[in-house]
Parts: sequence; C-alpha cells; structure tokens
Amino acid sequence: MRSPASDIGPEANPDVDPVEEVLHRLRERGGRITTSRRILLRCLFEKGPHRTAEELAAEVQSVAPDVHLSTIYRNLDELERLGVIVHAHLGHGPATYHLATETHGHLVCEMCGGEMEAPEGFFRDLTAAAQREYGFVIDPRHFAMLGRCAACAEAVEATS
Amino acid sequence: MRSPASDIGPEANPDVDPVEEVLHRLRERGGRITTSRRILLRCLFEKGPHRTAEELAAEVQSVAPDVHLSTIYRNLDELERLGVIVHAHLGHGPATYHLATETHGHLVCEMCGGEMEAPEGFFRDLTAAAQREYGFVIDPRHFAMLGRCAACAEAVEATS
DNA sequence: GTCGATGCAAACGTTTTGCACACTG
DNA sequence: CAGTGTGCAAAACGTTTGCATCGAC
Repeated sequence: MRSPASDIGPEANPDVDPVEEVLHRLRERGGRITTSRRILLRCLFEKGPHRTAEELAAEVQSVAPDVHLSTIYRNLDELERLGVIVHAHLGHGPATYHLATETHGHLVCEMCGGEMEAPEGFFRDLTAAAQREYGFVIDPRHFAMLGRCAACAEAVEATS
Repeated sequence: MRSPASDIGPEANPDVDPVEEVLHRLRERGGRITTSRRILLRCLFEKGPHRTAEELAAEVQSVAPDVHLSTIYRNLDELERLGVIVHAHLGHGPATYHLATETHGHLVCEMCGGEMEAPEGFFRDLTAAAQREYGFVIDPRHFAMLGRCAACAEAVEATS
C-alpha cells in the first residue's frame, strides 16, 4: 500500500514541482535555468485559458517587468521543441499556447469569436478515417474548427 | 425535350461566361466593371490549385503589370463578400483563395507542407456531431486539418 | 460629374532575427 | 571562462488603410 499522500494522483507529488522538472530537463539539454524561464513556466502551469504570447508576456512582466516579448517567443519555441507546450491557431489572430497535456481541440465561432473546447474523443472517427483512407495522421489539437456557435447560427437563421 | 447543347450541364452554357456573370452581379450592387476585376476573375475561374493573394497578383500582373497587390486584396474581399470565392488557411503561411463552388476540406502536412484535399463528405459525421452536441455549425472548408502525411508519418516512425 | 476603384506608400499586428551585453554553470 | 540567454532595435511577413487620382457610368 502506498502512502496516503501519493494517492491523489501521479502529478500531485508535492516533491516534484513540474516547473522545476522542466527546468531540469532544459539544463540536461545544455540549456540554462533563468528567471524568465521559471516565471514563464509558472504562468503556463498555473492558469487555465489558452494565452497568446503577448498575454503571457504581460503576466510575466507583472513579476519581472524587464522580460522582453522576444524572450517570451524564444522560450515558447524552446518549450515547444521540448514537448512541454503546444501552440494552436484559433481564428485569424495570434497563436495561443498551452500545456501539451491538454489534448482537446477547439471550435471557434467566426462571427462572435467565441471559443469552445471539444474533447479529444470528438475527433476520433475523423482521425481514424484519415488514417485509414489516406494514411494521414491528423493532429486535432493544432487547428481550430471554424464555424458558427449555437447562438450565432440561430441569429443567422432568424435573419434569413 | 431540351436542346442538345443544354444537356451537358447547367454550368456549361457557352452563352453565360461565369466571369461576365459575376461582373454583372457586381454592377447590380453598385460596383464598377474594371479591367483588373475581369482579369482576376479569369484567373480564379481558369486554373486549378488554390493560390495566395501574391500568386494571384503575379498571374494578373503577367497580363496587366500595373495592377497592385492591394487591389488584388480589395477585390478578393469584395468577391468573398459576394459569395463567389472563399479563403482558407492552410498551415502557417498566407491564406489561399478559391471558388466557393469547391467544397472540399484540406489536409496539410506540418512536416513537408504538402496539401491534400478531402471530400466534403469526409467531415459529415464530425459536423453532424458538433451540430447535435453543441449546436455548433462547422464550416469544414475554412480550416485545414494539420498533421502528418503518409510519407512523413512513416519517416517519423522509422526514426523512433 | 459623381462616386467607386486604383496605385502608391505607409501602417498594421504578429513573429523573427542580428547584435552587443549579461548571466549561468 | 565559455557559451547560452537576454534586451533592444530592426526587419520580416501578410494584410489593411489613407489619400490623391483615375476611370466607369
């Protein structure tokens, strides 16, 4: 029987701060542990919604005002190469970044700009069909599905 | 019984040049018929693959060298508002434009950049599920599905 | 002659890059 | 001390806009 503390899940071990774990992996690759990287990683692990590079920069800068937007971009690239985060394109604006462990897709309304998350399983049949028919391996996290949300679709029907 | 000439399909009537038909619709809306519009429309109706604004500009300029890229953008916007064309985002680069009558989706390989077309029916189940579960009306033409094409997916597996 | 369309240049928003300096290990 | 990361400025990229002029009707 395992200790009671470890029963709350594999990621809940208080001894392994995920931020520090990633920093260590960075160092093993020959990278350096810097303050901006630590702060950026905390932002990425802490909060909920997907954020753009600019939004992340603002959050980081509220703690360390001198961190430059280009540093954010460079570190986001690095973290993506490491497989810690991924970016997704939701509509026409800037890309958004989130943890690679979040495996949902996105539905984005092209009228109101609203975003919904769609669970991974939502795309299972489509990805299976693409695999089967074309050998194509779809990554349902990277793209947003554009269209009209329920409210906007209703509004359009009311007009016509 | 209809005349033999009309039997080859509703769009095949040689008396109605689709370019001129669109130009007329533009004029009915208060727009003007200009040379750049006519040439751009010919390009859009003539050739096969999806093209970016820059590629279309190059084609137009091979006939009328003074047509500016901004004119192309403005006319593409106008034609999209008219419902004649649509644009789609295939990966990270510039948008591509094609006739609204082409109703397929796109599979884009994020490794080699290759593009495949996926028939409209390919997305039927997904769009139906989105509609049913979320009331969300997906437009499967506007977005590309990113992933790995058969060749690149194989190459990745060979590495691992 | 009216008003919409165009050419040009300049701005835009997002992201990348070149360089000198600062800091980590 | 070596070499990576950073701040800054500037460029790159695709796209949009302001403005004077041109051209369709």
